[in-house]
This record gives sequence, C-alpha cells and structure tokens, in this order.
Amino acid sequence: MPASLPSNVIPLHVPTLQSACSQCNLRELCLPLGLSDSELDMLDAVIGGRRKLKRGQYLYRSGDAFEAIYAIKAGFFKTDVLTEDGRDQVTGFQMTGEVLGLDGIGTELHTCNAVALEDSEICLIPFTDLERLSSEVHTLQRHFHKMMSREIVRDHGVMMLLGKMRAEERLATFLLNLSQRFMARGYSAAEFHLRMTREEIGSYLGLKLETVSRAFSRFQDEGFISVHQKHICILDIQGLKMIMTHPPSSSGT
Amino acid sequence: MPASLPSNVIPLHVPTLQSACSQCNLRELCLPLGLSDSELDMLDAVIGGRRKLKRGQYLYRSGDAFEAIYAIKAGFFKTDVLTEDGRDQVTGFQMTGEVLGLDGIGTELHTCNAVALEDSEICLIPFTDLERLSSEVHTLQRHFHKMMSREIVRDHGVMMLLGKMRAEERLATFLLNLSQRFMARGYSAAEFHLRMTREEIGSYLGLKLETVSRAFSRFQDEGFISVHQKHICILDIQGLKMIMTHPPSSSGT
DNA sequence: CACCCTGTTTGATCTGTGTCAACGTCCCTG
DNA sequence: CAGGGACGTTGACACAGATCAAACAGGGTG
Repeated sequence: MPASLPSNVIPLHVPTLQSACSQCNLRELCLPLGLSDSELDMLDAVIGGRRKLKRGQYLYRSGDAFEAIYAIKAGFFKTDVLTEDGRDQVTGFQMTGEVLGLDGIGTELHTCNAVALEDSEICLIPFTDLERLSSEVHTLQRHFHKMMSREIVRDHGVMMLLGKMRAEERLATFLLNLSQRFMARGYSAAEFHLRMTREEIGSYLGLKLETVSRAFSRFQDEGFISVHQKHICILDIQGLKMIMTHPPSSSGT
Repeated sequence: MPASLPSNVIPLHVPTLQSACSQCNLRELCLPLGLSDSELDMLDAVIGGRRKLKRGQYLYRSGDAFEAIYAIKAGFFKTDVLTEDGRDQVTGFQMTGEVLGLDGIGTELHTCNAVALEDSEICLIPFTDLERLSSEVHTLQRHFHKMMSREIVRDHGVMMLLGKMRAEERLATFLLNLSQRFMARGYSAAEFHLRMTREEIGSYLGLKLETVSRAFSRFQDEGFISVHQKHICILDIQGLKMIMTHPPSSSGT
C-alpha cells in the first residue's frame, strides 16, 4: 500500500489508487479502508456490478426506489434537490472514490438527483448485501458508519458556507476544497479542470452565475489564480486561504 | 402501540409517547421503532445511563472525544459549528425523541457543540455497544442507518433553504417545521414557545436577528401569526405555506 | 420597587449580490 | 470554414438584507 497520502486535511471522503480487483477497484475506494484481505474478498462478493454513464446521464433521480449505494470508480457527479416550485439546489459534487446514494436509505426512496458531469463508471453495492455483510465484518460496519457521519459533517460545512460566508469566501473555500480532493487522488492541487458550469457552482454556493464569474475574475486580477474557461491554476494558495478566513471587516455572529 | 401518529409529513425524526421502560423511555424514542419486545429488551441493556442538563449547559463540545450518541428524553437543544475566525453557524435544533452526536462518528471527535436551550435530560448510548448490538439485531441496524440517512436529507433541506430562499420563506419554513414537530409529539401545532433567541434563529437561517424580527412582525401584520416575545400562534398555516412556496417573482435557477 | 441585563423591535441608511442586458468565446456540426 | 448554441464575461442598475442606532420589554436580584 503506497504510503503518505494526505488523508486528514479536510473532511474529504477518501483517496483512490490504482490496482486491480475482481470486479472493480473498490479495494482502493471508499468502503474498504482498514479491512484485511480476507475481509476484502467478502466485500468483493457484495459488489453488484458496474455501470457506465455518459456525461449528462442520471445515475438516479429523486423518487426512484433505493436499492443500492454507488461507489464512483471513475468520473465526476453532481447531486441536487428540488422544491415543488421548481427551484433546485446542488448539494454536492462527487469524484472518484466517493460514494453516492446515502440519501435514499431513510425513506427507501432517493431524495435527490445524481447526474454524471463527465463520462463515468460506478460500482453498484446492493444495500441489503452491504448491511448483511457489515453486521458480520465489524471493520466494514465501522467504516460505513464513519462514511455517513463524515457526510453529515460535510453538510455542516456547507451550511456554514451558505449561512455565514460572503461570495468570495465561498468560492475560495470551494476551490481549496476541490484542490485538496484532486491532490488526494494524485492529481495536481494547483491546476485542474472544472467539470461543472458557473451556474452549477453558483447553485452549490448559493450564488448567481454572474457573481461566480465576477469572483473568478477578481481572483485572477488579484493574482490568486488564473482562469481560462474551465481550466484553473491556483497561483497563491495562501492568498485564497486568507480570503476564506478573513472576512473584510466584522466577523462573528 | 398507539396508532395514527403522523410520521411521514416531513423528514422529522420520530414521535414520542409516554410509557415506562427500564432505564428511560427510549422504547418510545428514536431508535427502537419497529423492534420486537425482546429486541427492545436487548436495547435497554445498551443504554449507558441518563444525564440531566441545565439550560445553557453543553452536552458536548467540538473536539471532545466521541463515545456515545444521545437520545433526548426531554428538553431542547441546539447544535452549532464554528470556524477558526470565530463565526458560528447553528446547524440544528433538536427536541424530545431526537438524537444528538452523529457528527462524531467519522473522526471519533465531536465536530460541533450541543447546548441545552432548556433544562433537559438525555439517554446516553455508548456507540460501541450500539454497533455491537446493531450487528445482532437487524431491525436496529436498519433503523440506525435510516436515522443517519434522514439526517443527511434534512441537511439537504437546510442547504436548499440557505441557498435558494428569501428571508421570509426561510422563516415560514422554519415555523412550519417546528409546528409539525411539536404536533408529532402531541403538542399544539398552532401555539408554542420558541426556546431559542432571534439571534439563534437567525444563525440557523443565515439571517441577522433584525431581519428575523422584522419578518416576524410582517407575518403578524399580515395576520399569518401572532407573536408575543417567544410565544407564537400560527393563525393561517396556508398563508405561511404560500410564503414558503411562492417566491415573489421568478423562481428556479 | 428600582435597577440592570439580556433580548426584541423599529427606523434610517448602506452595500453585496441579484437582475437585466449586451457581447465574447469556444466547440460542435454540416 | 461558416453558423449556431451553450457557456462565460462584463457593465449598469435595483433591491433585499446588513449595519448602525435608539428605544422598549421582561425578568431576575438586591
């Protein structure tokens, strides 16, 4: 197991590596951390298969019956919820090694939409199988519980962002979070392509797309990043961190 | 088991009733729904004791070691998170029958503060015991997973509220949610006391206390509610629902 | 009963972000 | 390579909610 992956920088989900495995490289994905080889073999038995999705395809929709959770083997997704009156809110962006579908356990119906933002591949994990196995394999149970809890903690971070931060702080936080997650997967922390539109970023951050665009421009003018369409270079991480944590005047409350 | 409790109106947690039980009325609280009597007896064995808290006391603080989750036997709590630069965000208000502490599972450290907003009493459920038992009792495992998932779905609702709604929509949503949760516990849906200050409501809703106060005043002027300090009467539920779901002009995006 | 402290209401003004609109850029397709 | 459509940028202006400030209400406590 390759060592020294930054894993506790922020409430990310979990790093991904390369390696073969019977059905899919789940061994390297979210669930199995800390399991022994024999336990991993049991887990393999529970993978219900793979599925490929084209850009724009839905993995599931709000209202669909919940049957499985999904580990992203490769690709990039967004999840969103919508109200009866047609407003929608992006609740997250998920990348390789992260898990989708936890929203459906409670009601046995999915409560949000999950859409691929690029051609992607997922591993399907039938939930009843997962529950059965996790009651036998303590480390798997523990890992699954931690995963759900981390999702709750992540959501709290988003509440903070939406409730207390200004536009530029939100975008800086967003960029730094993406950067860390790419880095944890072995990609560059400084240079990456955004898979989502300005409108989707705005929806996630509680902003209009024009505001997102203006904030990008200002970050570029200030020399913190360079932006060309969806291509981002972070030139001054410290600068972004300053924006994130230093509200212009009064903090608190 | 008393029938006809409204349980699927909104992603609430779970209703509470009166009845005796060995250590605490957990039988009627969050976890046990759907368990047989013998399974309930097993669950009783796992309750680690009770604890009383005075108004203002912390049940746990961010950074505390995570050891147990807590079922509220009676009382009212808020949870909040804070950033390094001192801003804090209320992430939820919890009442009798709801559960606290799920945020700590992921890192084995609590990531938010939980404070009693009135004198309260909780049942302590040591997490290792809960995990052990839930691997033996399938219905308990299932119930616990549903509980965590519902918390995630609730958080998505808050994101929608913070990301897409205007001040009055947020407050109307908040009041209607409280109303339903009081109703589900056998209290009046129309008349209740707020346990939290305007500032705490504002923090939860991403608004300043003055804005909360003005929205209350406007609801009263319009005849939707009457407000006297923390005492609220809902006079026109439909009116509030209209505010919640009918943005003044353009919706969507 | 007077005092104080915390919480609430209300008014006047300011400002960050939304809204509307025009234009630019890239990519895909024929 | 021309045309079209989706996406992004930028500007001018409007407005919801923040900020600042003052006054009020209630509820403990000496």
